[in-house]
Amino acid sequence: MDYRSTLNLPKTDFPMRANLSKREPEFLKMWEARGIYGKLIRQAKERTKYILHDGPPYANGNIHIGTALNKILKDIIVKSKFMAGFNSHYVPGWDCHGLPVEHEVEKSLGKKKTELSTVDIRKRCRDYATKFVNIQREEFKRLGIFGEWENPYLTMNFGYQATIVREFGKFLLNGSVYKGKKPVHWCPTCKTALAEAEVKYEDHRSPSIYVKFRMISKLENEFPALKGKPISVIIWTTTPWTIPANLAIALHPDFTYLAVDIGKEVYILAEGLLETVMEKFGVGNYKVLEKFPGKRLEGFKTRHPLYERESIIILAPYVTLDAGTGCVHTAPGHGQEDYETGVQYGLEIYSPVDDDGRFTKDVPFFAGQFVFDANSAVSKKLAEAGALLKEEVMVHSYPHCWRTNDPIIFRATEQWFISMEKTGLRGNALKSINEVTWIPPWGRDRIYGMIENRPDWCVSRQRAWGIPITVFYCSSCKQTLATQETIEYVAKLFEKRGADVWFDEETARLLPEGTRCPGCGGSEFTKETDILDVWFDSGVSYAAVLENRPELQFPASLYLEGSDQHRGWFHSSLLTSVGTRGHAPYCSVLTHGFVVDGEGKKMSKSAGNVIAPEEVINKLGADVLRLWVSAEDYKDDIKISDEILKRLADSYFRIRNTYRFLLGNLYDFDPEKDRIPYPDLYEIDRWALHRLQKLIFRVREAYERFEFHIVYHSVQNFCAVEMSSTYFDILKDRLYTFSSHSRGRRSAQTALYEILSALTQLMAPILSFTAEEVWQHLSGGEGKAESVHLTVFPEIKNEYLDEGLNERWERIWEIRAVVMKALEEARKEKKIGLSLDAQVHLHLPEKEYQFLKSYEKELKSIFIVSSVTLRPVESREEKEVKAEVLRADGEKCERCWNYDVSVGKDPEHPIACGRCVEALQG
RNA sequence: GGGCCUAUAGCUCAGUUGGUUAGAGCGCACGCCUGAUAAGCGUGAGGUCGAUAGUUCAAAUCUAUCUAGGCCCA
Repeated sequence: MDYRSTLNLPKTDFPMRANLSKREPEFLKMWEARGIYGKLIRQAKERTKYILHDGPPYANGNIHIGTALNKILKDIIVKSKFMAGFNSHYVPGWDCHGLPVEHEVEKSLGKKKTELSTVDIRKRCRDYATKFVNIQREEFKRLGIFGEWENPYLTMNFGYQATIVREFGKFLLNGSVYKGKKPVHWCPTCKTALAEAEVKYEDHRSPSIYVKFRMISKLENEFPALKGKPISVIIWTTTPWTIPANLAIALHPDFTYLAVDIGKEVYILAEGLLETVMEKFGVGNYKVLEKFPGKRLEGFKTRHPLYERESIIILAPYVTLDAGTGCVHTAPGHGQEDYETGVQYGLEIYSPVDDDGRFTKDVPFFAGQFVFDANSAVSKKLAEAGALLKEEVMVHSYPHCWRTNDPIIFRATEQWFISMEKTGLRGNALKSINEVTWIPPWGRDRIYGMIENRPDWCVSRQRAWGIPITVFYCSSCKQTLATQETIEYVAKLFEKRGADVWFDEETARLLPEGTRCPGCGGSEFTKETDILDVWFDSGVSYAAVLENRPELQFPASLYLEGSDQHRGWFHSSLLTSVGTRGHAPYCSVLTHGFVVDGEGKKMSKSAGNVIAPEEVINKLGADVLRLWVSAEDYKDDIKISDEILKRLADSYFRIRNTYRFLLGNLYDFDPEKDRIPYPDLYEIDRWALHRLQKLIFRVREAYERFEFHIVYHSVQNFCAVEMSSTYFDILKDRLYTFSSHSRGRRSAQTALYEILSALTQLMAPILSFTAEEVWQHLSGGEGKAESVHLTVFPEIKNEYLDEGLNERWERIWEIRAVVMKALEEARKEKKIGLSLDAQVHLHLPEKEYQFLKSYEKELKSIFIVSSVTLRPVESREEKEVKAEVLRADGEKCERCWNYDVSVGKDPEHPIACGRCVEALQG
């Protein structure tokens, strides 16, 4: 007789091979067709809200692995919060304005650009951004991300644009916005400001000059040794044309400076550069008169070498000893660092250069000259004044215009700023930082330090693709006009027609009729053409999205982005929210690290170590990518490599096979009819349920703490150790050989059903596709949810917890390990192959003997051998459990493969054991 | 150059307030099974805890320096 067919072997059409790249899109279609996300939010409508507010990715290019990581992390949180019983409605967004899009559009236009109006360019920018929003949306959906994809937020939506105007309006009205000067990269050929991204660095020949600034302040009181001779501070620069704008000389506070007597006069310079400089000057005979740290000279005054003006000595930390003299020529209108120290010391941001790069007419000697041509004139004039000590030529890296390739200059221009101090923004922001939960905790220190030290926020840009700074200027008295009425009028216009109207319409039509200048009563106005920094756009997303959509909530429960956003979105959102609402827009901020390669190095095209999400999805599936996200501790940098992905794929298959085994053994189990009440379950099944409760506890807690790698490791361990190699292995005999409806089999199935449904739900936020696939295969009555994502996590059932039982089984597992070792020995000696070939004699100390006695009947199934006999050890000295392995007695039952003396007793089934005969009849 | 952060087996992670021989899973090696079968089971080998110096009776854990790497500034 073919006994195989009389067994209850696993049966399922849940495939072993996942073929995720093909199967996942089918689930996406299913979710979409059945409107699963819509059902989810409807179902959760009345629940407590947990709102993760999406930081908008930039609408340019395809998503990369870092974007995928970020969105998957968000999705795991959103799904796990829904399953934990919250309403976690997720509205994704995109950042659409800004230079990168404008760049791409300009590139594609080429020379045609100059023929187009601002509005035309903006229209093309909008089309370009729309295209990439659509591309990225599909890419995100393919990852299995749930959210309101049909109605995301875009910073270029008319409503959003109006919000930007209103929010910036609040700053305009509260007195924190001012206009000031700031140096920007400026291309004299294009007559335009350039952003950092529009600048390329190339080698350039520049003059290199050493200039002396005669000391005016008397040094004798401080340094008696310096009495008598004229003293000069020596500076070095490669941009002689900025000498006319010199207002200060910067020294490092802690470097040692020297006063050096070279004969008729005394030079001041840094100790570390003395020899180099003296050699350059050809001075062989010199004497150091004084030594002092830079900070002792702070506030001393020198005379400008060309003009009747002072140049003050200031301190700056960026002074280096790499080149020059350690005394840095400072022109606050012509350099970034110069500007910052200039602001700090209250110096004028002096920049007497016009749009064409020519000196303005108030500059003696050089008025009207192009700055680069003026280099030699300046040197000549310095030489005439006796201030030029040395002139050379040097080749160095210098900024050039990306378009014309011409060298560019730093030039101070009028810009708009939000003050950090005028309304106490800095102090309030610092206070608000302490009210937020930062995960990990050092995020707080990081943003705190930045807010503490940052300069005022320069919010203006001289570009086309963005939101205009909606202020007006009175044509007659030049006064700035921005009132509640004008701001709201413009906001309403934007709401209806978009921000393009600002560039499309005449100024008069952007103002309420009859608007008068409050200063002079004038009725003619011009409009500002600068646009806002895009960080302001995304920085008010809470206002445009959270406050505008009633299904959401302000402040957000959570912001979640890469750690670079401490300077980016977390930062700008904090400032706008604190400035207008007095507190942070988020309760918690979670940051993740950056994706790096297997060696921990950053990914770059040039290094050739880039892994694209698309590749992973096509090769292994989105679920493997999601599993990767969950497995790594994202607080640190996150590694990815082919090996890591291979390991993850292996790990995925182990989990998948666990699901498959469970499904295969539940094909004939109807939980509503066949479930065995808990007290009647076999003890080992109750052990399994106890372990399951522990897993549920650990996993739910890990989700709550956003520690997804704990989820991954816990589930992985549970599947591999507690289930597959222990519980399932033991269960097979009962599941396969007992009659299908027997109490023993139903008891096992009762536990397996609980395990399967819990395991499916616990992994659903991570393995969103696979969990759904399992769920669709799971039997269940009317009450079964349409999708696993519509369910909530299993609760811990206290009645399933039994610590005493667990402890007993821990002892059994220890003894089982001893038996396994003995079996392995016997296997090596070729005594047995299958463990069922063996019988085991256990030699036990008294305590163990008494304990195992009560499990005597079950032990053979627990050890998966044909029989177990228990023997107390003879000597009391013996404390160890010993297992002796012998060939099993009796014949092998062809049905259950156990050896038993009953085989052959039944004439109808001469090669089956008594237990199997019963099962066959039963 | 500055701020913040990271470094534990081939891979991913644990490692409480410093306290025996540093753990887990995967992978690997060897073996078993062929009734989860492109599966399953068993046994085993892998680590100077990035390096150095210190504090201590005792350091993966505390301190300093260095090295490698990441993010943000300059």
